[in-house]
Amino acid sequence: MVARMVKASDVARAVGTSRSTVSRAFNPDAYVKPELRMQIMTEAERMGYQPNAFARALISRRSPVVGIVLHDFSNPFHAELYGELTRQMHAAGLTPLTAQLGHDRNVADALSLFRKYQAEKVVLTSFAINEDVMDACLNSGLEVLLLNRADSEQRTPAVCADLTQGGHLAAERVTRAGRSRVAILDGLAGSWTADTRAQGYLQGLAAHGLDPVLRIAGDYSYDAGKAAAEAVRGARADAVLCANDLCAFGMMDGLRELGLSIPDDIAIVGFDDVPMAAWSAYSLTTVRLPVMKMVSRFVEMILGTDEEAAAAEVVLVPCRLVERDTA
Amino acid sequence: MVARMVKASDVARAVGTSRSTVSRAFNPDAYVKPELRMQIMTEAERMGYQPNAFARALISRRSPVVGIVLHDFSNPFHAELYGELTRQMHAAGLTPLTAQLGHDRNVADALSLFRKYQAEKVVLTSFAINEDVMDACLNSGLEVLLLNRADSEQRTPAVCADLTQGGHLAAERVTRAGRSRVAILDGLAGSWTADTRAQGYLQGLAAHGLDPVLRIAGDYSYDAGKAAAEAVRGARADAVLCANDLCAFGMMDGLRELGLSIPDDIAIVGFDDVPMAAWSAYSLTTVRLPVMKMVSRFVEMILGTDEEAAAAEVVLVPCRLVERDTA
DNA sequence: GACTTGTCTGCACACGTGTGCATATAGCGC
DNA sequence: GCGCTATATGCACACGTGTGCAGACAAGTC
Repeated sequence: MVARMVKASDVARAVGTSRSTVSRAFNPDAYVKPELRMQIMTEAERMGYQPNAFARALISRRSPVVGIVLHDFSNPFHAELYGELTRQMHAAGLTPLTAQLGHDRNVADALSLFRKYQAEKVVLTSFAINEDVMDACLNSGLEVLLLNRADSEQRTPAVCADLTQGGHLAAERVTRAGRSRVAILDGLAGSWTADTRAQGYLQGLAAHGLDPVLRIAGDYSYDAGKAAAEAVRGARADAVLCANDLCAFGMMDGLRELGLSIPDDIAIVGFDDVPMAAWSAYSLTTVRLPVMKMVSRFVEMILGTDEEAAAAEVVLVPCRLVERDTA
Repeated sequence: MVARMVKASDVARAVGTSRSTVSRAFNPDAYVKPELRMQIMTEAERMGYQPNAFARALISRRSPVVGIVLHDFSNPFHAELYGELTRQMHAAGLTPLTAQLGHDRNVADALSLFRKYQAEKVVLTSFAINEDVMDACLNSGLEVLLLNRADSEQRTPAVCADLTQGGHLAAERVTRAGRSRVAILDGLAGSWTADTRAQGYLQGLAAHGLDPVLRIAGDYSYDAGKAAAEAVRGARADAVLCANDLCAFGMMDGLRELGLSIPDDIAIVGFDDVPMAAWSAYSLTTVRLPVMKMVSRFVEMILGTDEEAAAAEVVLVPCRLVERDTA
């Protein structure tokens, strides 16, 4: 702050009014004569004045800062979700403050950061955030909000894609195409996301009288998908429902290395619809999560303007199937 | 802030000292009797006290906030760079405040956000940020710092991978393997990054007495790479040096669809070393940018502790070649 | 006129913290 | 004793803004 910042009193002097009135001009609910407000705003614009967020937060005792706990950006879907989330939060007047958990999952640094900025709410969005992290947040008095995951004990509100319905779509897709030996590549064991999605897969198969011929534990990674290919071939499966696109890519590469042809020998369905799913090397049929819609509902939940969210513990937003060449 | 926050005076009362001393306990340079400071810190820890960042910024007139202008997260390399940048900034006591430019490249919203938080410095890191954005930042009195790009007019300091040297490595790799008909797939026309990298390619080829058989304009995207495949085959090139991994993937998919085999018919080298480059579908030989090193130098530059950076206008950090199966 | 209501503006206090200044003590040299 | 320095602590002011309160003015109702 080497160059002195313009403050409200400067604008007030320039316009010929009091600092209070300038302050009120920036508060939509306050009484200010319309033409005077207009004059203040144009002068503020000209002088490059913006109300000091620090002073504002201090005196009003209300922080615009919302904490976001993240694990990493390596999953393109997480990156997309994060980008849309921060974009819409800014548009709503909130200030996202992101804390990345290192490999050690040390959440203490994140919590003290949030406390410094007087954040009341914290967003957890990665599946990699485990129960311990959530407990730590709850214990420290923060209100926890979940995006794209939910709490099995329903302790906190959440907005989530309807993974069961999405799983249903994926299962429908392969069964309708006549596949009967369906394998499931699961997500991280014990995570709500993985369990809920798998439930959709099972229901979708059961609707056609099928059981999976194989279920493989995974962790949403490319490597997990690739490692599972051998077992899938061993089970003579003719379709694989994958927990996300990333492990679907691994599965495809693994199967192709084993000499199988997709989708002739075996069909693959992913989950998320990351940009790479559209690449011709994969051209993956996958379940698209409604990122924009999820985030807009979520921001309403943060602001407390979504009465449906206040009633329901978990808001579900439907998915849709994107049909490409692998199933 | 529904639950009242603990403040310094609460800690002071609990310990039996003055609020000033508590404040000084949190300032490493101030005189506080060691045992008393210890006592204060443990009590603060117990009560969950953290100094209010807003009050601190207000009174000290120094904002820890540094603006970051971003375009999007769709490029995995940008996501990685951003993740490392924010991690290290937090560790250095800075608070990154990210503003995403929308499709319209409207920078006014970002600037007013930065002003609200009294940011003095702003980081530009995406090649998608054009000259207009930089001019707007400079005109608004912000100090601009560039990461992984530089200003051709050297108006602002920058930390950048040594793209010329990296390009040199890539060119060396294919020429030493006996390739003589080398094509270049460029990055976004006119961007410093693209020009500098291309210079390395050309120098590396010239060192072996070669000129490129073809240069194709690109924009760092998968689609651009794929679209360029036909022209590459038409030129009967036996190697392609690509501006980044993303367009290298597109190039590979395009060439394979045309029936060419990699690397038997044609060698491919990428740039960035994103995680997908290691996937077996691509197994891309590429130039690895030293993300951690770049960021640590960059954070030193922000803090003003890197005297070499103060001297040199542009800090270059060397790249290295990651040898896989495509070249 | 008297009273109410709505609109508009200024004064003055408060938010939680950093820090200059004054003061106190201890140690050391003379 | 005095003087100097280093260490340690408290007092009190200041940062820029939101907002309660009081007051002013206009318009309307009785």
